[in-house]
Amino acid sequence: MPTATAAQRRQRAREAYDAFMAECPTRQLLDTLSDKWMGLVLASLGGGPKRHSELARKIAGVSQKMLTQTLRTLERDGLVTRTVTPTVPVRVDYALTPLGRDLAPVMLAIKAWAEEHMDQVRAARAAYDAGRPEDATSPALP
Amino acid sequence: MPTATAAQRRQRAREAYDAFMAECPTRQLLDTLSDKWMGLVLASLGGGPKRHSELARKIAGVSQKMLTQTLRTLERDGLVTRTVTPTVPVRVDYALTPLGRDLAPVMLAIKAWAEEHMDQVRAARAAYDAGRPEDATSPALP
DNA sequence: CCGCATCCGACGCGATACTG
DNA sequence: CAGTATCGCGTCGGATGCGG
Repeated sequence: MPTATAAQRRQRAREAYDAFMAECPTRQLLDTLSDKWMGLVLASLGGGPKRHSELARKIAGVSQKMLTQTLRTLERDGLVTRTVTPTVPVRVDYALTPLGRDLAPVMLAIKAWAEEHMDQVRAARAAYDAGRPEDATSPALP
Repeated sequence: MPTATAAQRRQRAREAYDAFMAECPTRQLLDTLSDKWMGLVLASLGGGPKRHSELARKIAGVSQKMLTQTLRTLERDGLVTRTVTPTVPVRVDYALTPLGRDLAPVMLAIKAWAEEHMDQVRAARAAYDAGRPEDATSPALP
């Protein structure tokens, strides 16, 4: 396969799928990627392979169920590998596949953007809320 | 403001906030950005200002309620502007703010990634599902 | 130590109808 | 055309207990 094909494949792929269409498989994939923990898990694994418990510790607030669920989805989609080492207490490692390593930077970009622009967003929110204090919180106090 | 400040500000921001912490405001922002329709709305508005109905038409499958909700959140966070033209049938236009224009490419990158790698993901899913056909269909037992 | 299955409460979300 | 309000269902997501 000559190198010229790379650009062509990109082009073909972008034409074949359009996430704006409701039934397009891409929409489903996009939804999956947009899941609450996907970004953090991928960002975390971007720093190297991790064990289940390591991830749970690093990503504060995630329940064991959600973490497993997220990891299984990622595994199914070919973004991470799940390696079980049958020692006495079982050891399970998760690592990014090449596909996952390709995606991780993009997810990291969002995380980075959020961290960098948090101040501006908070300012915008404050301004917005100040403009309409009526419709915010009001009803039924204890 | 000298150029040296830009990099410093980035650095400071990334140190001040860490989305891995549960209570960090960044986590909340990240969740918001990961919402089902955020990416598509931002991607759509990246192509220029749009009316409410235009967005609804372009983004197949979104309900009017969700679209409004998403747009209001984006407005509150300072990512889009909402312009009301009080003609007889009211006209409302949405456009990206500078902040939104900064974020849009990142969201587009995810959408593009999904569209470009859909084939590989589908292949991975097929392979995964083929490996464990047992745990798929099972119930229907006495 | 890992993670799967179950139960169950809480919203998220869509459909509908009404105001400006 | 844009947006709000209400209702009902479906799903998500947390807690617990067991199996490997």
